[in-house]
Amino acid sequence: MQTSVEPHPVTTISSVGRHAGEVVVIRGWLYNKRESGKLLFPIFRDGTGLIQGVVAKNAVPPEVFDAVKSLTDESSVIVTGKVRADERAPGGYELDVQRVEVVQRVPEDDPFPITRKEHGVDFLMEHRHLWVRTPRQAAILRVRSEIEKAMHDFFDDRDFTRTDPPILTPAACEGTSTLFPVDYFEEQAFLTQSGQLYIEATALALGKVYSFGPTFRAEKSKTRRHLTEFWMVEPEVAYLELDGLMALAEEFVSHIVARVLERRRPELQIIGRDLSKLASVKPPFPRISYDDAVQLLQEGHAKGELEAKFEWGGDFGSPDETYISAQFDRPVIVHRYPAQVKAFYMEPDPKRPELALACDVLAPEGYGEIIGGSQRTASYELLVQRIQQHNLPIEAFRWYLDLRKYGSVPHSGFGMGIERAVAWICGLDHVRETIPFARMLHRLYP
RNA sequence: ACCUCAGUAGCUCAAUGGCAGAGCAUCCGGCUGUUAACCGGAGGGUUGUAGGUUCGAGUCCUACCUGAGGAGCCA
Repeated sequence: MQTSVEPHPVTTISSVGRHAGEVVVIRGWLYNKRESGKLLFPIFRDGTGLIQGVVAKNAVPPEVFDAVKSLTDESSVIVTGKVRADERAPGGYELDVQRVEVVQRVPEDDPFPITRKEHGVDFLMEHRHLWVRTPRQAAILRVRSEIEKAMHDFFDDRDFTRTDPPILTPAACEGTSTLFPVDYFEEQAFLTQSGQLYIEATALALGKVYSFGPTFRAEKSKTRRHLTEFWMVEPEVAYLELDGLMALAEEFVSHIVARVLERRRPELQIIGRDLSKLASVKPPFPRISYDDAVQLLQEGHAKGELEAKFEWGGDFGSPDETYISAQFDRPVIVHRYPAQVKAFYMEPDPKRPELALACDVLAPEGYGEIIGGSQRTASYELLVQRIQQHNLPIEAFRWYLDLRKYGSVPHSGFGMGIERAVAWICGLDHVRETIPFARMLHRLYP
């Protein structure tokens, strides 16, 4: 918004340190206020941080004192004041307020609903559009943004091309998850649950590609790890085999964690993250086969640390993943799963055809699977056979089969749900705080 | 669909089957260094809904509604 010409420089709270001793203008909101007789302590926020203002009754005109005294929380204000270094201030600086222009005043009979006291989850989610203004939520969203930037830089530095797959799709990609149906000009369409099949096509065109976009799962999951709409980053690389894929995943995760530690330490501190847990996230990650993992789980059961006895052949449940990851101080890669529990497009292990060349990355501290990937079936005949075994409509996969007919090569890729990565890196107990507006089984508003 | 838990003031919660309460928030008053400030006062209630038991139900019983956590599925 363009306002009247200001005689003093407009700055942000995060950079007031460069203006110590100067009079500056800050455009923001009243975060909170304390008062002690003829002294007022308004705390302002502007999206970059918080700063406490000081207003002494005998130091300013009465209308300025009265304006601040009657200011309501979250009213928008343009504040003019002198920056003063002060050891008592959490940020190191205070603002001696000289002038306040109220842009919009929050009515006192309908105050800002979110206070500095505790609130319940449902209330906060119902007011998510206002909750994002609080320091902790803002810090989480900055970490998310940094993670997204780090991941784009990672792929860009390695000559990947970002190719965006469609969100509206004609049929199930894997035929397992429940999809959201959409009416597409009187034809049945679905919201994508993965861009993988499409980026296999662009990988065979461009060599190294990745996609980043929203994906949708209509499963009625009710856990701290699930959203119905979430964002997934998926690399796909021609001529890459399983070992190379695991190395890529390990470098990728390490790069992201290192970047957040390098650039978003203040945010992690606001969130209260234990940084020592992130410092150990460096290559190499332990790699264990599915067989080894099963043995670990059976030992865990024998020691009484796991309730159910795990039998070879099944997929890991949530308690199993937690137990496996708890054995290590960094993410662990589990590879070569039984083909029967994995998707139809995964390449069989040539040494043991009952296994799929798949790998999952399990995050530490019980955050579970953050990455799932595999080498893809390169053979036309085998892929046809697998599609039939899974009772999928072969006609819908005609274009996908073409990729095996015209210059098929070994290729691999993985997908990482970024909300789970953000939850892990920030140490949150639920993915709903990692995205501005979470979509869940019982949450479509706001 | 399954298991567990919850629903009382704007918010967070208390109340042995016997007068509906506190803290915070809001408003009024006090305090010249407050850090989720403090002190005094005021307003604020269809106890999720519908039945039932009882002299009497926020409390006990039944059904339903809404939400949370888990399991399953997955990223």
